[in-house]
Amino acid sequence: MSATIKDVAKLAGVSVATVSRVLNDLPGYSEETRIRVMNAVAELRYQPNAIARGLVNKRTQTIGVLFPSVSSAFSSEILHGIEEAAQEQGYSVVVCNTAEDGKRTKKYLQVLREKQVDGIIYSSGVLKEEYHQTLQAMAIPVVLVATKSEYADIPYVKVDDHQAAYDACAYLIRRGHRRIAMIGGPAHDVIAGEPRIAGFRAALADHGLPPDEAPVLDGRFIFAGGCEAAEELLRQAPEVTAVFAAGDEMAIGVISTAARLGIAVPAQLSVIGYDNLKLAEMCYPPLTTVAQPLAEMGRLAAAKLIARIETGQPEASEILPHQVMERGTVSTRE
Amino acid sequence: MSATIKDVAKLAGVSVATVSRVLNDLPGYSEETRIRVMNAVAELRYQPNAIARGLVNKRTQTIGVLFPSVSSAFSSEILHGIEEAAQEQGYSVVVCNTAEDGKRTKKYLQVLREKQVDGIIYSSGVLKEEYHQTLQAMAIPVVLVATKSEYADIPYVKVDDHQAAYDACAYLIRRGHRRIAMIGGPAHDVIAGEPRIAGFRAALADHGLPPDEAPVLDGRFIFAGGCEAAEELLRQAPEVTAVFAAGDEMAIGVISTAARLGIAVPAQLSVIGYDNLKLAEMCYPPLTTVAQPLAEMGRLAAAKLIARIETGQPEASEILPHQVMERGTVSTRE
DNA sequence: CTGAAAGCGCTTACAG
DNA sequence: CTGAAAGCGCTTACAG
Repeated sequence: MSATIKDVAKLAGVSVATVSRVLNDLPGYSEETRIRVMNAVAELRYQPNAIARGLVNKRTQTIGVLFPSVSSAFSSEILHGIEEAAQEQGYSVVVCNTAEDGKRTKKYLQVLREKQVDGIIYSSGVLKEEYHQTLQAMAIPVVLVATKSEYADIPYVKVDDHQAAYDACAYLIRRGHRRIAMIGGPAHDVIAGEPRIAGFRAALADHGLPPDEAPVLDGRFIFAGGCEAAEELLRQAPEVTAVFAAGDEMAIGVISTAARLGIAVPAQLSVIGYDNLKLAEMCYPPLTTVAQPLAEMGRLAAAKLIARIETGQPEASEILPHQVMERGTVSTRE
Repeated sequence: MSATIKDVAKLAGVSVATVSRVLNDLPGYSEETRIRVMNAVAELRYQPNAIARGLVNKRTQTIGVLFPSVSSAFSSEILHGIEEAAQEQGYSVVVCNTAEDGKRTKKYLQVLREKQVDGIIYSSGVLKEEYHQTLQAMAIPVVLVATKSEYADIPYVKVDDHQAAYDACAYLIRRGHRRIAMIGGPAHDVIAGEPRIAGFRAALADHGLPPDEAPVLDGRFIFAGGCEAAEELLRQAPEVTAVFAAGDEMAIGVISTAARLGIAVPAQLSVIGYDNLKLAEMCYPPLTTVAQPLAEMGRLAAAKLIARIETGQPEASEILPHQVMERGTVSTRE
């Protein structure tokens, strides 16, 4: 078995209290004892037991992160940012894939509670009232990333979806496009669906284009959905010269579909995406898209959570800047 | 504060030992007490404290996973499989991004030890002697995924890299290609570099093609590297009709570069990748590639680790089948 | 069937 | 500057 604090105390000829003090940099021992203790630690290759420590401190130095899907490029970039910030601050992160399933989510929340995590990050998706209640019962800090909620006690970090969609559409208009379509998420999705559609329409209206005539299809935020929607769009509204796809995977779907149908991008059809996944630079032509700083969002969410854990002070929500990344899929029209 | 086992014992009018028994489904109490206890549990919304339990059981029901990069598509698919299997068996997974940095890796190993994880999965990359030693000192089960090692006590689950590369090359030959190049990883990479290059050359040789004349470039397994290598290749060996890129990101780089240079894929240049990331289906034409069952590898690695943890029996290594996925980037030559 | 008690490996008043 | 002791929330022989 591994050495315990008792073993080092015995070897150093001091009490465990003293060992604990030097290990935790607390005051109260002579330089000589410090050295004796450190020698014993080294000799026994002693490593503290974080579980025992956690039991008395009521702190585990670990946070839980809930994703609707861990394998998506979107989630992995956020996770990357979270992991980075957490590790810098000495926290571990346990990943939970809810698969957008209520039962799994509840199950995970329970596990996280039993494991006494110090805080939770909830990513992309609606924080249901039900979850909020159990979170409240757990009485631990929570922060939202790439989503938001009405609950005042839960800060979020995200981009302004309405404005980002507005800017994507305005960009297309500025480049001379007039017949613009959108492929977005489900209209009833209050986080990433509705606001982007509204932003898109607002941009149209502000530029004197009839917002209700523009086709808006649902691509479910996935590649296949983008392909299907593009196919339908191209059939029903061939006059469209540009499409705003509210997710890069869908945008790539549009590009693939156009290529398959012999429609040149951007010469015949312009496409602007949303997210700026690594994917966006890997297609040809490289995808013009409105960037969300995903890793940064993850980092900031983790930083806020940890600050909340350690200071107890409430943290403010934050809207991070988005940015249209001009690449190769939008052409200029006269 | 949350209720503890003492609270429920008091409310149920029994001892904590009895509460513990019913909670853990151990024998030794009447139906009546069981009900009294369960009622108290419900009334107090009692949740056991896994940290306290872990301290006495010496089991935390959590495993650590080390990745060289958490945000890569490759790692996320493996992670997805691991998370799934782990969650089914009641284990949590903490993710560690080593960033291929020795110091971070050592740091993480130490943290995982202090947090008393029950086992560790080490993904893709060489398990250095140094790591092996600290792992040995920790005395906990380890399994390797998408990599392997010489250490008999550490099982691995991966694909046969040599054979997979061989099959990719043989596929190209079968489709009529004779002037074939490879874009692989660093030749000194014993896991994913050298074996694939050797497999590629073996296939050439077995089919009567001079293996040493075929260009083999290093694309560092990344998109940019694939682009650079493709550019150099196309300049230096324009006679090449097909390239085997030993990683999908690199393959996509080849396709992008070809498109940029006006070289038609697959009409003028055929490309076969390696991995079968989700990416592979998202480009146009969709990428022909040799598939590794990444999620399955993750699942199996987790299953082996957990079996090892729970039974104490050693687990065998496993080579999973690969498969060439015929899609749209390889043409047939006469 | 049930409970008192020891113990898991730490931290932290408290007393000196 | 230092140690004895209590306690964190559980589990598990042991005794009855």
